[in-house]
Amino acid sequence: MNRTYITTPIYYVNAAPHLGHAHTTVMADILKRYRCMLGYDVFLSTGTDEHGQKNQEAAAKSGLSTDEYLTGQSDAFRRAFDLLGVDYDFFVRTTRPFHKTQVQFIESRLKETMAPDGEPLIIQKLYSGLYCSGCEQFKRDADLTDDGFCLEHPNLRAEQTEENNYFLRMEPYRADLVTYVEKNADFVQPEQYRQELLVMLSQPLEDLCISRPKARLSLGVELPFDPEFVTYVWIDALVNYLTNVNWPDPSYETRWAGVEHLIGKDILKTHGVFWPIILMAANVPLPRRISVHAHWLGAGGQKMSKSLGNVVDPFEVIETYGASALRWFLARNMRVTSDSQISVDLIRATYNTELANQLGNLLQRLLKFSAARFDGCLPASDLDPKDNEHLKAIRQLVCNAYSANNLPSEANGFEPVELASIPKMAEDLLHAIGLMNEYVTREAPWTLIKEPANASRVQSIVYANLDGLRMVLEGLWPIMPDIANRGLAMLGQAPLELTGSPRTTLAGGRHEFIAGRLVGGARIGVIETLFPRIETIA
RNA sequence: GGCGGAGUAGCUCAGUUGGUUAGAGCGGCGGAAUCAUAAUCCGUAGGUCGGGGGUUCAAGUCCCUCCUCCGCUACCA
Repeated sequence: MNRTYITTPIYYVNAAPHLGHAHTTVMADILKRYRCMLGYDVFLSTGTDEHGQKNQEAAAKSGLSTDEYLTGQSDAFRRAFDLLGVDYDFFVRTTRPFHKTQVQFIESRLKETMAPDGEPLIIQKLYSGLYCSGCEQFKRDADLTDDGFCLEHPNLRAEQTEENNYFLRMEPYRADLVTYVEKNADFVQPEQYRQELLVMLSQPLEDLCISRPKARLSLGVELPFDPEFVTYVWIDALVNYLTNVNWPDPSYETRWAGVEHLIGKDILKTHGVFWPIILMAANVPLPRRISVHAHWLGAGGQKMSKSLGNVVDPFEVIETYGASALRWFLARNMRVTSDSQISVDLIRATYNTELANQLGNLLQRLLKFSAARFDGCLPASDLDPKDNEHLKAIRQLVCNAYSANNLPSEANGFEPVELASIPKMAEDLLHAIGLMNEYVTREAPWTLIKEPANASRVQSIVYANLDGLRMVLEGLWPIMPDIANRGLAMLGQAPLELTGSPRTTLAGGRHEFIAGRLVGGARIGVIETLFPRIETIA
C-alpha cells in the first residue's frame, strides 16, 4: 500500500475564505480521491495559520478576544471546506499546543546546528532600516517617496530603526539545494516553476530573519532560546507539514516519504527555498514533490478586485449552483502553468451546457425511457455486439482519464495522477458523455421500439449507455463526489466512499472500471434532476 | 528596473521536437429528431495566430524588438 500525504498551504485567517483558498483545497481533495480510486492510501492536511502581524491586527480590530477571533475565523475556513466537500484528514490550527511545542523543538535543534561552513546556522545581528509604523514593516528606499514617506501612509515618515533579530543563514545550503533540484526532475512540478526556482537559487541567498520582537508582535510562537521574541510566521507555518503527521515521532516517516505540497505560484520561494533549507538543516528528508498551480483571474482577464466588481465568491456560487458545479468548473478550467479566467457567467454557461444538458439530461432521458418502456425497470443486460463495442469504447475513455500522465516521473513510481492532469481527466469524461449522447440520438431507440421485433435491441442500446454512464459517474466521483453518488444511486449502485480512521482509502480498495456491473432489470427508484437548469439571474 | 508566464475565431481554450487548406467547446445561423431538464444530434459561418522585423524551401511554433496583461523580485501569507 502506497501511503502518501498531500498538503495544502495553511490559510491566514485575517480575512474570510475566498476562491483561492477554495481552489487549492478542492484540487487537493480531487487528487486525494483520484489516488484513492487507484488504490493509494492518501492523507490530506489543511488548516489555518493563526499567528503573525496581520492576524494580530485583525483580531484587535474585531473587538473580540484574540482567541475568540482566531477560533471564529478558523471555524469559518473549516466550514468552507466542509461545504466544498473536502475530505481532509487533519485540520491544523497553528495555535494548537503540539504544533507550538514542535516549532520550538525544531528551532532548538536549528539553534544548536552548525551550517556546512562550520559556523552557527542561526545568528543574532542588528537589523537597521527605515521602519514605517503604519505598515509595521521595514521599507526599502524604493518603497518610499523621495522625502522618506511610506507610499501607503503618506502622512507617516519612515523612521530609522534598529532591531536585534535572529537570522537563519541560508547561503551555506544553496549549493546542495541546487544540486538536489537539478537531480530531481520532478521535485517541483510543472517544469516551468522548477526553472523559476533554479533562477531564485542562482544568486547568493540573504540571511532569513526568523524572529520578531515581542514589542511589536506578540501573536506567535515564542523563541525557545530567547523569550523576547516570537517566531517569524512563515517558519511557524511551514512546520505544520511535519507536526500534522506527529513529527518527530518516528511514525511520521511513512507519510512523510510520500509528501506532496500543493501551492500557488506566489509561494514558491517559501516552499522551494526556505522550507527545503530548514529541512536540510534539521536533518529531515526533503518533500517528495512540490506541485505548483497558477491563479484565477476575474472577468476580462483582470485580477479580481472589488472595485472592478469581478470577484467570484465561492459561497455565492455554491448556493446557486452547488459545490459540485464549482468543483467541476475549477477542475475543468484550471491550468497549472498560466492564470485562467473565472466568472459567474462562465460558471453558469459550463453548468448549463456540460452538467445539465449533457450529463444530467443524458442520465434522465435514459432512465425515464427505461421506466416508461421497460415497466419501471432498467433494461436487460444482454448486449448486441454493436452496443457492446460502443460500451467498450466508453470504458476505454474512462480508463484513459485514470491513466493520464504528462510527467516523466512515472518510472519513479510516484502517483500516476497529477495536479496538471486534472483538466484532461475532466475533458476525457466529458468526451465519453458526448459520445453517448451522439450514440443514443443516432440509434434512436424511441423509433426502433415502435417495431416489436426490435425490443431486445432497444434494451441493449439503453443498457449499454446506462452502464457506460455508470462508469463515467464513478470516474467523476473525485471531482463531484456528491453528484456522482446521487447518480449512481439512481442506477441502483452503491456509493463510492472513503473509509478508515483517518479516511485515507477507498472503501473496497482500488476501483476497477468493469463493464456490465449495472444490474439489468432492476427496479428504478426516484429519478431526480441532478442539475436543474439555471437561467440568467439578473 | 530585473526575471518568469501569457497574448490564437464574439467568449473560454488546444495547438508535440517549425511542415499539407490553424483546431475544439460555448455562443450565432440553418436543419433533423422529439426519449429527455425546449435538453440532444447534424451542418455552417467566423481568425492577416498582439504589432513590426529577421532566419528558413517552410513559423502560431525559432531569433530580435515594441505593446498589453498576470506573477515573482519585499521580513503579507
